[in-house]
Amino acid sequence: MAIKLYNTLTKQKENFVPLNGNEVRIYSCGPTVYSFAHIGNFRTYVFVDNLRRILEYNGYTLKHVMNITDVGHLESDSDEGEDKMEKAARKENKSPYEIAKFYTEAFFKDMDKLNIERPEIIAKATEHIEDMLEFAKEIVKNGYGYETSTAIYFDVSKLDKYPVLSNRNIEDQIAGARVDVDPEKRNPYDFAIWIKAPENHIMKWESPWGLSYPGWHLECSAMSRKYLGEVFDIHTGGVDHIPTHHENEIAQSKGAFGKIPAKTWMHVEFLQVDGGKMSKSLGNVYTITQLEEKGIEALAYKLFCYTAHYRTKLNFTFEGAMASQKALNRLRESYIKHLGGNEDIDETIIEEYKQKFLEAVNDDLNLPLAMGIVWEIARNEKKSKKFAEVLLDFDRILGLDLKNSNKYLEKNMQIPEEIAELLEKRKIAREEKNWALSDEIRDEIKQRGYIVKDTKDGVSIEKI
RNA sequence: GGCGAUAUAGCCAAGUGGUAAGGCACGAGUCUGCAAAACUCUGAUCCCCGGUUCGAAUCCGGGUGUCGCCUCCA
Repeated sequence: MAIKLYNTLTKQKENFVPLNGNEVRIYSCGPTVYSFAHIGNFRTYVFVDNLRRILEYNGYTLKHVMNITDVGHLESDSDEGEDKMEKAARKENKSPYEIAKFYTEAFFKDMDKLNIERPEIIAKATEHIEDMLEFAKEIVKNGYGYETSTAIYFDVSKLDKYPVLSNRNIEDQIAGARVDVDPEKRNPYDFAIWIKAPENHIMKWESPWGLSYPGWHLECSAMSRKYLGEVFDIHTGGVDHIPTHHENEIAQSKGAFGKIPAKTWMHVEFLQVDGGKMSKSLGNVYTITQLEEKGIEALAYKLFCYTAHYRTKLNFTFEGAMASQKALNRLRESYIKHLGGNEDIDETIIEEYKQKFLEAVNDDLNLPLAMGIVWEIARNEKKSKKFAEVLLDFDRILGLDLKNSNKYLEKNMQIPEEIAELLEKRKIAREEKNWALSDEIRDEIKQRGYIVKDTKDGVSIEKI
């Protein structure tokens, strides 16, 4: 079945065909590791995970690169302000490298909690300085770069077309622009490919232009070419990358070797919070850890992402996240029930579900629609191992770790001895129909952190 | 000022021409000594006005609202 993907470059859904046989080459813009990644960042990585898994499900092999930005990302995309890494280092009184190490580890901890597959190649900017320098030299050699007192700039007026991803009209934009234009720039939209390091800058390297460091956009251009070749299949990122970062990446590749580096460009819409943007000033920038503190698992957040299509804004609220946590537990319970079921299900019904599911995910990752099918199966009144198998099969794409449902539901947890004794006492009280004592013990157990439920199959207990 | 999205039940949202998926919440019920859980059932004609069509949430025009980008940010 054909996979259809929306391409920002052509503004339409296209049938996906790899450029090179069965292998799909993907480049994903990764985190700038100057701080903890937030749930908005992770919406994008959940999307990338879905994309990976869908391609794999369809039988493709992957060569997927994600970068770790640990140098060169300035506070402003218009080449102003400090390097984010240096700023964070100063603030925390550590070296930029220590900062990078710490937040990179934190990032992958969260990625693991979200059960997100690792890209085949993870590339750090600081380990590719030579590749970037080479790339910058090519751009300059081809006549697309020029030197000012502070940096080497890319001359966008030399391009056949700029921009190509967005519809900005440059002249109109300038009128309303809120930043002062560097008088040394030839064109307002020229951007720095290499930056001369100020005296106190820690991260700097030798170059034809003295001690200096790379501009932010250069790492993606250089590292994608190094690992994936000049032109690869898919480039991913957030919608905010469209007007500047990806536009400039394309400019750089055109400057170095005359081609747009990726065939398909995919962008994830923003996660909003309480109907508006997420911003530090509003205090609504949440991390996975903060969600966990409120009783929302990382995987529940992942499921939450599946309520909306990746190209629409998704409104995050704690109410909504709690709803997904509840739904996730029900999905796990449904899976376990099916696992213990013995109904026989006609093979054609199974195939029909699989077909519908695949159609949904292959249609530009329509996860919300796909989830409708998942629930139809999960809630099916007939309990069957076959349905459990189908759910597990779908989980190859959903990545919710359904296989370990039992573990998450703590069905096999160890109960402390004192609690076990209380349960025994309560059992006797119930047999004697001493309801007052029974309820008293239930309260007692609750005070010690456990909830007692009398189900049809006996007493169940779970941690608060 | 420029560019671009979007408007579907209480909330999160699928659906792009043929009489509205799904999740959560609410309500009702089954079960239970009670509670909880679980399970079942129940709800919208799709922002407003006009047009095209046999037929529109879905296309076109005009409003109104909201949001985003052009600073930082996935």
